[in-house]
Amino acid sequence: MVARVQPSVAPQSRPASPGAGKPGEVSALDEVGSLQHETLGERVTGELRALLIAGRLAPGEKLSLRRVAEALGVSMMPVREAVSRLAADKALEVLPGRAVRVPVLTLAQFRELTRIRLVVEGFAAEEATKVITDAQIAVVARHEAAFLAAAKDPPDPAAAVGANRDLHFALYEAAGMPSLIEMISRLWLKAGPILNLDMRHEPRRLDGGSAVVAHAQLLAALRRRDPAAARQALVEDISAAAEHIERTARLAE
Amino acid sequence: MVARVQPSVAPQSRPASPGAGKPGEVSALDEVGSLQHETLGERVTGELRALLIAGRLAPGEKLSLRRVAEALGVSMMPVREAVSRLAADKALEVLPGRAVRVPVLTLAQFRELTRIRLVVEGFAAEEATKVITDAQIAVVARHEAAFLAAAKDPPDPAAAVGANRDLHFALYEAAGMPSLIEMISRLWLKAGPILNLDMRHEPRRLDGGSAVVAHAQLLAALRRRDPAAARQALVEDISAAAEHIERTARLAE
DNA sequence: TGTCGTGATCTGTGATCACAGTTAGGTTGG
DNA sequence: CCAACCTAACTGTGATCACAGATCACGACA
Repeated sequence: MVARVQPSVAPQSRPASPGAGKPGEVSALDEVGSLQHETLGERVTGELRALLIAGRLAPGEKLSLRRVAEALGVSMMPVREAVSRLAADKALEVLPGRAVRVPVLTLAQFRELTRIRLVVEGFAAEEATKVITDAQIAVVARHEAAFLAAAKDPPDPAAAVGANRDLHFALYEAAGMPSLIEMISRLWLKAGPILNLDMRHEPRRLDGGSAVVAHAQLLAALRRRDPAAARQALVEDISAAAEHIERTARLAE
Repeated sequence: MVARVQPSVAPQSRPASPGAGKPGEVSALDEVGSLQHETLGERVTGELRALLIAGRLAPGEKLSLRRVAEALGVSMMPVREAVSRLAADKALEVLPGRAVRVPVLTLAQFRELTRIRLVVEGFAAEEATKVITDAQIAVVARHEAAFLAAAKDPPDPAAAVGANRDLHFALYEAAGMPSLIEMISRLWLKAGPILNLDMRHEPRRLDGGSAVVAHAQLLAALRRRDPAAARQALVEDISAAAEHIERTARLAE
């Protein structure tokens, strides 16, 4: 079903009290970023988040706390916490007396989500372009190359989905606004299942599609340090993908 | 400490199936809109959310699961779920081995939050102005009147905070975008403790302050159906409040 | 053959217990 | 009188048990 919970990569080292070394001296203890307390529940949350964004959990798919717990090799408790968090973000929903499942978006909900993404991610792209460094542009370019490679014959949907995500977030992170990243992550969490499930099922869209063009325009705008153009490229990327979804994907109601 | 969890609005037990009506007839059962399952954890979440937005929990204040549970008259379990959700939204934070507390924003974090609010709430105001009805404008006006009344001598900080919140959300809800409301709520959840704790401590800011002017301009723009002006009025409202906070409130680092 | 009732099974929710880690307070030793 | 230690209380986390409600499949009745 799902991958077993791994030790995972350290998401963030706790600043923590640097072991009281003698004043003035730089102890080696200050270097070790005091092992983070990453709780089990957080790890499960991260696991489920990744699966949702990658579109590996289809809309409407039902989850069982006990099944997930067993699949991940943990007790039911951490899974409850993870599902509780994701349900608060409406990335999952718990039916009254039934089970917990991946939400099925209505057309109206999907359109609203897209409009919000245009505003928020457009803003992020604009701000990022103002302050992005050459090194960061290189990272974005690297992800674009990976995306292109994954889109060619033979197409590798999973890799393309990952590269696309990395490309976008590499750009957004350049803006240096953590809360904004967090907000965009939530949007992707909600849109991920449809967007990427589709991309997974129709890898053909990748090659020669609008995404490739939009990404190229985005990179060009970045290199010119043209915020408005970067925003425009991103808007086209999101819009084109959304239009395709509206035509092909099955949306509720 | 906090208000006890009340039975809330009657979750109303099913009105005892009034004998299945004959087929073909429109049964009274079709009328009852399947009663919501409001769980205990959700109620606690709502309680804490209200406390946070109202600024009744100060930044840095520590909470104890057991204490909150006892104060609300429930077991520790629902509180864990509520804290877990709010922590996922970063409306609360759990220190590694210590306790859970209301986050203390740094100046940089507060500024980022404000910038995001300008974008998101500005967008909401603009969209709302395009589709708002006269009745909805009247509701906004009513909340503005309540705000004015609460700001006058003698000032009633708690009422003013509530009226200000109701005014803003009445506007945003007119946009008819549920996910956007949810997003703005999260922003208020994070900014609420500083914003409203301040307003509570300095009620003088209310009277003759910039908020009154901004609200008047907002209402005028709504009546003219002028989206750009509405956005501008809101931007000034948020900016003025933020500037005041930056000058007076104690922010970390 | 179609429909309703019924029991087994599985669901999420809540409570209780156990535990490692930290904090705070009081006491002891200098 | 001050600092360091040490113990007792409290913290969140995780596991396990109990329970009401819903689903589903099978069987009885019309």
